[in-house]
Amino acid sequence: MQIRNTKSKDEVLRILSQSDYALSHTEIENQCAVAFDRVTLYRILTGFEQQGVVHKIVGNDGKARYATCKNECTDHEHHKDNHLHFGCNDCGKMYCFDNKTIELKMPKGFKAQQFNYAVFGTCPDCNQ
Amino acid sequence: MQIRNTKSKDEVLRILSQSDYALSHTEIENQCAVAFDRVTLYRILTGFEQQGVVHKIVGNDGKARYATCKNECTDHEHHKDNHLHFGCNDCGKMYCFDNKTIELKMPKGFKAQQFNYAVFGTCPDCNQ
DNA sequence: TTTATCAATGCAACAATGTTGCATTTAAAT
DNA sequence: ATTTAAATGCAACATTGTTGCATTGATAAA
Repeated sequence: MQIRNTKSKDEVLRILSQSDYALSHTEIENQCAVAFDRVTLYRILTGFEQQGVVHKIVGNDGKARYATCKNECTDHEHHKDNHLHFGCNDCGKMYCFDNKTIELKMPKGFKAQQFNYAVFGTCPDCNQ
Repeated sequence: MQIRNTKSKDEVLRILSQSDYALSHTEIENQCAVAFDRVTLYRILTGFEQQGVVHKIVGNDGKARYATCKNECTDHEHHKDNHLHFGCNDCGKMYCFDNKTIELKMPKGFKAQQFNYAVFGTCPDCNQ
């Protein structure tokens, strides 16, 4: 399967790479200069995730958020996004702590493929 | 607000405490001997979570799962469920690794309240 | 035991999130 | 310019979770 460049994808990537925190579908839609279908965004993000361009983090609210991968992926090891995230219960922002990686040995027989490390609470902006 | 004992709650607690992994709403409903409304289950689980009886863990699929709290909560510190979870991408089971707790200092200004630590991959049963 | 209180439940209606199928458009190779 | 199939738009749907309100029922008090 080949990959083609489109305006939609460029726009989504621009928004994600310019953001300093992970964005939900809705947040991305609201920032889009170009208009395109909701389903398209789902497919673009799923594609980016599989290519290792972005990583997904799911919050306590069950909603997915996406951020560009700072730790670049190799061809053999994709989506290894094992750093900590922080979701603010007040403003809803999801922060990436790229330098706080979590390395854990899985118990015998468990093979790790994706990581979803998140802590929730209040962020500095919302602590008064 | 006082808390009353009901058949529904007894049943949910029985199912959760007899399970060796975290259960989704649907999984709980399917195991229920007593029938009750879907909304009631949501309210029961939310209540249990606030009381520190169960903890919630959200997977990559955005769906909530619940398990009884092994590490008992104090009156002052509830819901401190900072252990690792493992979700199997094949069978969908969400395991609690109660002994694998993750202790991390939050960056200055961030106040942690809830934890959602999960790794996804394949479990021993599904590795052939 | 009877009565009063309000937590718990049932039901209807709704919102948000995410998915699938299929026809059409369009990027990019030939 | 032509061809191919990736990407998109649209409709329809499934699932998950929430809210309001009337009713039921657990528990304390009379």
